[in-house]
Amino acid sequence: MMDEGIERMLEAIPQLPVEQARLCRLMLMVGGRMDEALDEKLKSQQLIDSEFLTLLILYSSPDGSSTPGELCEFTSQGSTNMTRIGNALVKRGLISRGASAEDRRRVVIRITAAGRRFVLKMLPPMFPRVEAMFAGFSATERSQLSRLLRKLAKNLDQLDAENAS
Amino acid sequence: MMDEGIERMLEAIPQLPVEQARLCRLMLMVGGRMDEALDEKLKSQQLIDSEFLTLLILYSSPDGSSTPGELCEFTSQGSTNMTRIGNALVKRGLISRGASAEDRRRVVIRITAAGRRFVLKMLPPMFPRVEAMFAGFSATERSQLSRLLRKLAKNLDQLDAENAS
DNA sequence: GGATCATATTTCACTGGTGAAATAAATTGT
DNA sequence: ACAATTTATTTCACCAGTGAAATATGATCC
Repeated sequence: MMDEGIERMLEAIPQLPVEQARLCRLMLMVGGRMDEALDEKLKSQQLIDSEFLTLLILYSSPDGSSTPGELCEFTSQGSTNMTRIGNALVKRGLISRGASAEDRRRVVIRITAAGRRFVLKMLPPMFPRVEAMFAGFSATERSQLSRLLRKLAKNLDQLDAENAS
Repeated sequence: MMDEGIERMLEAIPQLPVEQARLCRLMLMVGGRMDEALDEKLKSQQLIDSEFLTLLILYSSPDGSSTPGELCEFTSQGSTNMTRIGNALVKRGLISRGASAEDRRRVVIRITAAGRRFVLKMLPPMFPRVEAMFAGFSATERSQLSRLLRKLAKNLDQLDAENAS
């Protein structure tokens, strides 16, 4: 629908690697829209994605607990924000926070029973949408897409690594 | 690297359409990282993505001009934000703003020569990165990815349309 | 010519997130 | 036992973007 724009760019800038540029745009577009869709779903439950992600990580952690520091790593959030997320989730009774017994500098964050119930209630309504997204995709296509995305992710990792060094 | 988390979710919630959920996560992850990478590049030029996008649209418009209203549509930004973007780009001399001759309610925004030079200076440094992203992709793989992403985009369109109606 | 509609801007309060710096409290190293 | 380090929180100022409401101005309809 707005593919035309990029075509005109190509005329103006012949060095541009066309197909790759188009793929970038596609990835950014599709990724952005999925992100929006997720945000919207979460908004209806008064949650934001970083909070939900934190909750999911706790849910899927073996013992349902973690520490702010760990959660910062997993969610790639800053510690300032993690504290805020903790506050929000505690206020809603979805997690509990307390001092660790072994190392009392640490705060141990644990998902509550209500938190688990909440996750189990949240997820199923998301599935139909997820399935509709990939409607018409054969198993082969799904695994192709998965493979290509992983390949792309790997290249991005490499680029980041080079950048860092 | 953090695929384990989702595996544990699957044990807890057997109805979950595994492959699709994984694809979602992949898309969100890869899309997010590309977005970050773009933001970073732009940040080094003191630009934000909505400003850059606006500039690109102007660049690739046949006569290099548009109106705030149109740009709102194309960039899916609100009018408030579009005004702000205009202010920023005018201040940097990349666009000009003036009243339209035909309809004087309209403001006509036009990319300046400096704006065009800026775009032409900005884009080339992005190409190597773009090419590195798709390193190791054969032409077949690129067109496969493109096809699958378009298919996905189409499904998303349909979902949005159903939602709206 | 006056009501209505369209376009753009301004103001304002808000959201989600960032990043630095200061502080508090506990652990570790020696 | 004291310094250095680790962990978490608080405070603060900021950024990009949202959305509503009010305003200004010009166009259109009849």
